[in-house]
Amino acid sequence: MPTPQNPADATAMMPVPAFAAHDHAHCTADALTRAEAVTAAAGLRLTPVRRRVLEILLEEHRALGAYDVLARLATDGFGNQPPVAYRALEFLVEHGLAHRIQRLNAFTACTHPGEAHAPAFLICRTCATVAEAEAAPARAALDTAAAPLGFVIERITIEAMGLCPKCRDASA
Amino acid sequence: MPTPQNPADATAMMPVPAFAAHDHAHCTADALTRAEAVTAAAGLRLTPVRRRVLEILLEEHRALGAYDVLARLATDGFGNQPPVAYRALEFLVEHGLAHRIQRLNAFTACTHPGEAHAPAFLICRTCATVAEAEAAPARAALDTAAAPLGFVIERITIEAMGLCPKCRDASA
DNA sequence: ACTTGACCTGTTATGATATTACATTCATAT
DNA sequence: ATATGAATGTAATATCATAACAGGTCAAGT
Repeated sequence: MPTPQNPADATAMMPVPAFAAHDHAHCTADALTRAEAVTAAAGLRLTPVRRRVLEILLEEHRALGAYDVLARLATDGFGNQPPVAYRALEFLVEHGLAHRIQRLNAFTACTHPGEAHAPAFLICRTCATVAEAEAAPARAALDTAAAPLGFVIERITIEAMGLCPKCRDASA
Repeated sequence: MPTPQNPADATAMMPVPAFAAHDHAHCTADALTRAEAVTAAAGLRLTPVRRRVLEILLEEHRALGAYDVLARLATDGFGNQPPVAYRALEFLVEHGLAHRIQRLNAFTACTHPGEAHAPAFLICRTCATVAEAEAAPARAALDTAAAPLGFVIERITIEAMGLCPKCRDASA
């Protein structure tokens, strides 16, 4: 198992902690750059709607409902019927640029697109911030539990509700 | 950590494998008996609607949507408006007699109510059967991932999509 | 027996989330 | 320039979920 030892690797491998203070403008710009790279490499089209939806999701480390996204799109002059938002979101999710949060029926931008990753989500119940954590160890534990039952796991959804450090401090 | 070594404990602790052939009538009756015990012990009322909803969920090891349950209730002479189903389902979930499957917006009967358990769900993408697996190890792995971020996990949702043994064999 | 109060059920109405189907436009390669 | 497939726009509808209120039931205390 690779354990990042130098800062550069750490930046690449760790979930950029959504809870920690960080240069969010850089965080956003970086995600967009990566998204462009990913789509270009795969011969996909990051069209204006899709790009705009990604930008909207990137504004905050929170999950937005499809209709929230749609409302934003409409004010930007894009179509304002649900499929406009759902299709763009579906595209982003399908290509690893965004994730769907099942518990919230909402979507959040991927914080490190282009890297193979099995994300688990940490959702603050107070401020609704969503962070990605590495799910591989949990996945392994699940595989161990599923194997004796003869079940073959293909995809997992792991979502944890709780308190982020900021909200925990605030409530203490 | 308790590791069941004799058959009785195994019956109590293991997820009754929903995928395996089993005496389903007994499985159902047992779950109802346990439900009665759990509610009685807590001073709760397992009313006719609630009991009937549990029976409906117990008929198969699949998840049913609230409106599916509602339709069944209506033919049994209960009210046929959504809150009737949602309230009963909420009661069952709240007291550990049923679980909500987020990915499916649906509900399934708990296969071992009354035992403290953190369930992970194994959902067959072909036959829609839902089994419970033990989530504690995965939970531990997640806690390990969340701790350095300062996030305190309160509740987790773990749902795995894949192929149950029967459907895997059928497709092979 | 009557009252009270808590809880449960039924119903109306509405809100929130998501998809189907089809028409139109756009990008691109020939 | 134009045929092609992909993407977008729009209308209509399906699906999932809750708020608000009106009665009904039941047990405890009087």
